Amino acid sequence: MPKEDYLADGVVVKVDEREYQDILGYTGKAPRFGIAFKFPAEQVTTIVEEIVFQIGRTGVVTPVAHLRPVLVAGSTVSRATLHNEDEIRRLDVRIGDTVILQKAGDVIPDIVSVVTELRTGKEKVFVWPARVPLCGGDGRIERIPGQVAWRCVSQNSFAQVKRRFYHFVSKKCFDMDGLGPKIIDVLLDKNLIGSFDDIFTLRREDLLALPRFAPKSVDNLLESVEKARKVTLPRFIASLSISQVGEETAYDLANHFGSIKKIAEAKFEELEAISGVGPIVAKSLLDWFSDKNNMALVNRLLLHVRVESLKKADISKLPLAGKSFVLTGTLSSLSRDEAGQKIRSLGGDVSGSVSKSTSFVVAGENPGSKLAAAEKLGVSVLKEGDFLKKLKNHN
DNA sequence: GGGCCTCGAGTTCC
DNA sequence: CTCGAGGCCC
Repeated sequence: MPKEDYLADGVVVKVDEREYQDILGYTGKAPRFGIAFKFPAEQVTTIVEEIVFQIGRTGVVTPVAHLRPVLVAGSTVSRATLHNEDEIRRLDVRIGDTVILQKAGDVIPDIVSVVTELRTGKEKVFVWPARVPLCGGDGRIERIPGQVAWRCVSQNSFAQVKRRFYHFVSKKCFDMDGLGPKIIDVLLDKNLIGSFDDIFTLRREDLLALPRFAPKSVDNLLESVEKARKVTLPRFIASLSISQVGEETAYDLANHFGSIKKIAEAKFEELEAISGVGPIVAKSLLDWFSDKNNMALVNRLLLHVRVESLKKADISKLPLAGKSFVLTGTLSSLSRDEAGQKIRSLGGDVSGSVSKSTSFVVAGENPGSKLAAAEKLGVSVLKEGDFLKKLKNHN
């Protein structure tokens, strides 16, 4: 057995002969000629030293456990998300507790349970706070109606503005190379940016005055900004951090309306009629565009960028129209992003999680729990080969 | 040549 | 979430 097989997270047993494989064929979900045995994820114990909060660009606060660093599945882990209030209660995790830790899908740290036998009595019960200072203002937080998540009452705290800037320049939005979180922090701190459009009027001499900004760094940054002046409509929409509107919805809106102006003028009924947009997303859009400050921002941005007009494709005529795909595991011939783009270019949708409305789950090597979810819900599973064939058939 | 930063790789959970 | 690679500053 080659070495890699010992290091893998499981063993696949297969019927070797193609001929027999063809005879055995496939069930609706999986091949009949092979079966995968997964090694259980490696588990270790460590200690919860602190529980802190992170704040996202929409103002949602997420508790994160700071752990005594521990080696698990090939890397040292010192933080793990606790997701939300319910999860903390379910685990009954306290500061000082010893916990069992694993990496979900061998990547994401996941606290499985608390080893209550090891409690000394000195552990501190974690009380869900009424205020999170990070949120700015008075720091009050509130539960989002109908969800487990909490968010800042104030929707414009510094922490959120920061996160929205990170998002604005990120790969899936304006894609400004070399402009990461640390530099955004500095630019905000020095008041060189306060609103998204300020990025497009940054001046060479101001940048040169910043610490660790020599001419080369300044040129690189300004060049990234120049390149970003040309942007596609879906990216432009996604960059605005409108609640409920991410990459996928931005794409649907762009396709349907063709311009930012039309989206801004759309009525509730028109928005809601779009597949993928329901009453909650429609309301979120209306709220956002009816805010004068937001419209002013859009107009200022339009002075600096050219939004590439999108050819309005009639999605309903494309071969994968109405089909939704979920990717799991590693594909050998293309990355997840590439796979997603291909699916979209044929009119399909890509989603992150499996539901009964999912048409296909594409399973690469080492698929995760999404494969199990697919089997449970009776969703068709495509192996990489089947998936590629499907794409090819429609090209 | 050390140190800081970004990026890209892998991908799940809620 | 962490890692390693690579660019740049000092």
